[in-house]
Amino acid sequence: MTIGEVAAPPVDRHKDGVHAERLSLGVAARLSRYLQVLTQARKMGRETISSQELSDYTHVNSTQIRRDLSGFGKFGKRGVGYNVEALILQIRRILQTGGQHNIALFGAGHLGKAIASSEIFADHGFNVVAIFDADVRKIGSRVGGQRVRDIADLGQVVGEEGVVVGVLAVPASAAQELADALVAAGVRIIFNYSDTLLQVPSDVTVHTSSPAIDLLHALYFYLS
Amino acid sequence: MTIGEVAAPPVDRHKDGVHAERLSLGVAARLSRYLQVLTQARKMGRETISSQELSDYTHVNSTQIRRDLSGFGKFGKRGVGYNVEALILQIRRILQTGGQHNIALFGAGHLGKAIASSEIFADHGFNVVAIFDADVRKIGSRVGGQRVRDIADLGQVVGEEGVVVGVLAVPASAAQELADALVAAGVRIIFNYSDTLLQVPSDVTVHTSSPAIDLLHALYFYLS
DNA sequence: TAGATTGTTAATCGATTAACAATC
DNA sequence: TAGATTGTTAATCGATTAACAATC
Repeated sequence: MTIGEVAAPPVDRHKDGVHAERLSLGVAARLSRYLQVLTQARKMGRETISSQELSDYTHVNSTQIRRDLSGFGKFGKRGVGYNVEALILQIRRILQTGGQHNIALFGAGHLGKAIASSEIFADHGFNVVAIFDADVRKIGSRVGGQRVRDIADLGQVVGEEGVVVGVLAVPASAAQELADALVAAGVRIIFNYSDTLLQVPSDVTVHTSSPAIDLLHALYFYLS
Repeated sequence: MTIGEVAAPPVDRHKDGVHAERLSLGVAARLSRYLQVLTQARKMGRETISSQELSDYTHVNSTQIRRDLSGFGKFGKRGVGYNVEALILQIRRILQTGGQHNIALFGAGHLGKAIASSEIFADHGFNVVAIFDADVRKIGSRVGGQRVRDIADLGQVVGEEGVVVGVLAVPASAAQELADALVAAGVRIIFNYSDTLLQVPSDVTVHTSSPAIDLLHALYFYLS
């Protein structure tokens, strides 16, 4: 879905590495989507991929894909397609998210353990550098290579580790309090797995995960 | 992100309950999004909500929200806002997803347990009616009120329980095989938590969850 | 009444798409 | 060469938004 925002004027392609214009929300969302498929394709050993194949997996029109990419350079080879590895690097460069980013995880329950032990974040340059839990019995135990810490250490950890994202895998009742603590510690991106409406200042981005809503959406198109 | 599709012609508002036209992808996605916030607001005891508040939480322009809703009826009250409970029912009616839907869960690991024991699906009318795992040691154990079953029973369970959605919370190596089995059993919607590109017939919808990609997207707007 | 918020219009802007020349 | 696929144009269509009368 496009959520109304600033347009993307023609990008100056030869501005010695300086990012000239902010991408529109739509373009950034689609590029992220291509990145998802490309990362999976690379894992499966694919070397090239065509705009049509990307279209099959993302449901974005293939012309739109070629258009999005050609705005930043000529990355493809006619008759062949796009080099998977090279395109991943290009999109990461365009999104300026090529580096490593540190995240703090809250909640060492089933979901927290699932996140800590999976590669879903690591594959995209996100490192879980700290895991917190409110349950004193869990503090000190190990989850996915990390020692579970006391939430009282939050401010210190955020500063020392350079945490830019907080992931909330906690019950709804604990989410707002943690969000407040994260904001106070200077974190500006919160990924919320709990079923709560979080109140945060306007310069903080909250992304609330809603698999059930995604499912409802898919179901609508199935039923009609 | 809008992913190119059929448009939504003007809706005939007074066609005795019969759904006249299919919604556009954009409208359906936004309505699902409103539903997410409304469901959370209801949990928090809210009785009414304004289009501006919905806008704050969804980042959809408030005029767009009023426009989306007014296409189906006059649900709001000027000077007051929308009744939360009533609007949930209306959107569910519009999306034709007001009933209960049965889903089968694959994988009784951390993620599977997290899903089975949470209310994220139940809150939106999705019931986990079966949990499967390939590990024979887990079969027969109880997870979230369900007995873990053998994957060999898949076909039978889908038929008997009327499963319409399969949720894959399994390692990437097992995902494609299970997707094939689900398709063979007649399931047409697959929710994929694994990091795999699933090959399915064109009439099957696959939704692949990618929190890391969502995070990259959020990060882009934070960094620029 | 006064303030707030909806429902709706009209104008603009971006997304989408078909089509095709270029070229690998 | 023949087939495939990119890069790009031009036209259309839908999404977005400001503005404001209606009305609770």
